[in-house]
Amino acid sequence: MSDNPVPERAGKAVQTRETILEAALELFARKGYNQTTLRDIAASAGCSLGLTYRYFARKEELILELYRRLARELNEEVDRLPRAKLAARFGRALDADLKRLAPHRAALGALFGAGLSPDSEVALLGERVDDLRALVWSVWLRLITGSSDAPALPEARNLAAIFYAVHLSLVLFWLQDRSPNQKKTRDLVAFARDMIRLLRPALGLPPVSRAAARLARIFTPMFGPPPVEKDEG
Amino acid sequence: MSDNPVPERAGKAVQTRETILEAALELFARKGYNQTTLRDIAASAGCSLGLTYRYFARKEELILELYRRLARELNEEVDRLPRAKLAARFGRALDADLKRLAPHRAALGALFGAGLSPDSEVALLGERVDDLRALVWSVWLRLITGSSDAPALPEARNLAAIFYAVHLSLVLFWLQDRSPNQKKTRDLVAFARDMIRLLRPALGLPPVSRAAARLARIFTPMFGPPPVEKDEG
DNA sequence: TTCAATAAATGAACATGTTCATATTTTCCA
DNA sequence: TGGAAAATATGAACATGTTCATTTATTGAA
Repeated sequence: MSDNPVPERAGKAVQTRETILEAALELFARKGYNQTTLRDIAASAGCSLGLTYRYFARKEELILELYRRLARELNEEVDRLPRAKLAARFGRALDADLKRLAPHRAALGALFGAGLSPDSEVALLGERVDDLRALVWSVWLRLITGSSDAPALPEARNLAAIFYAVHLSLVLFWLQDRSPNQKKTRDLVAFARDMIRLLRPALGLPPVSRAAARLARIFTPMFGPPPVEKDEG
Repeated sequence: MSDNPVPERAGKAVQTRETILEAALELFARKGYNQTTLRDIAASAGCSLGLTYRYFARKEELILELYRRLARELNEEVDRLPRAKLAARFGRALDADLKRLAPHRAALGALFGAGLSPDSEVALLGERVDDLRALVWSVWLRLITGSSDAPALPEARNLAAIFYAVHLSLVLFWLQDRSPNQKKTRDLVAFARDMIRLLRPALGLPPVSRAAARLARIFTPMFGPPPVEKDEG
């Protein structure tokens, strides 16, 4: 997904890259994102300043990698979620996700911030991160289809796009939430969970289902499914 | 709202400040935010680099001022909105707002980006901009109360906080929207408008009204009404 | 083994946001 | 009017993200 040299099998490069990334993420967590300079990172990784740019075209790419990891963790966690009602699974997934995100608030703020500009190279919804978007979408789809009251697949796919958007909104809210212990965000998650519980039966009604489809169509491909493969390789 | 010297009545300072701001906004609009350096601004304003920092503590404060202006324009526009159904007024206001924002996408992206970090000095939802938040909230309140099918005041106040959040969400979506002519965003506005139309009657039902109140409580003070005055000065 | 091509790594130089010590101008009181 | 205090203004210096010409290490073929 990047034009940086991420060689398939070379040993040296991939290891250096890893070293730099580890150093960066450790420093971000310990000193904060803005307080960590690239010179710090290079020093901590035991390499030169210039080398970091061989592997990460910009500072934000380092947090993009953090986001990748967090997304993968969410992915695994959703798979571990017990079979239960949709609303319960949603609430559980989000509570756990926010807990995991907590130490990285500043870093994620920087990432989301950088990604907000439409032309950003690290836009979380841009083409650059197609793979990531596909992963996250599939997470929400599995959260839905794995629930005991899962709707039929077409509706589930629509819901997945909507959940994706809701999740992102909640994270944005969380980033701004200055209430003690981020209680507001937890309240908001509970609210969303309760709304899902309340509205789940209504998904059977054509008007509701149609509204969901309309919304999902708007959200695609932004929060949509992975693009269809052109070739089978 | 700022500790910058913005003297009440001095002539020189306020005029210099204005000159710098005008130069900056003109350059932002013409060359883009990131392409405009503070040295450009100083040169265009005919002053020294250092002086810009006397009036604007950081580059983002210049766009914060742009945001202020846009908010005031939205404010005036809502007052000009013909009396009509709530949903129609909402759709009109947002269409117009997005049209006005269009030339400033990059600048607003930078502002929202910078404002995303929880500890940012220009957080759009932070204490720094209490006045602005109060203004925006009152805009949505008046949009609601001025409609031909306005709900009662308590419900209207709750709705105002929700509209505030919806508006911000739409702007964030718009910032990311890469569809031609930002059609997706316009579709989303239409969707929101239709949902308001559909749900307006349901606001009378206690469960719906209660859900709105619960949501508004979570959103306050983030998207809430102006803080109550302690003293009458 | 040798050597040329490629990969990996370096650090100086640069661009730009930001700070700061200093200078200039204005104000206003004795 | 003189002059000190405050307001306004300056530009050099700094911090840090980023680029780039150059150097060093590795690889692979002759």
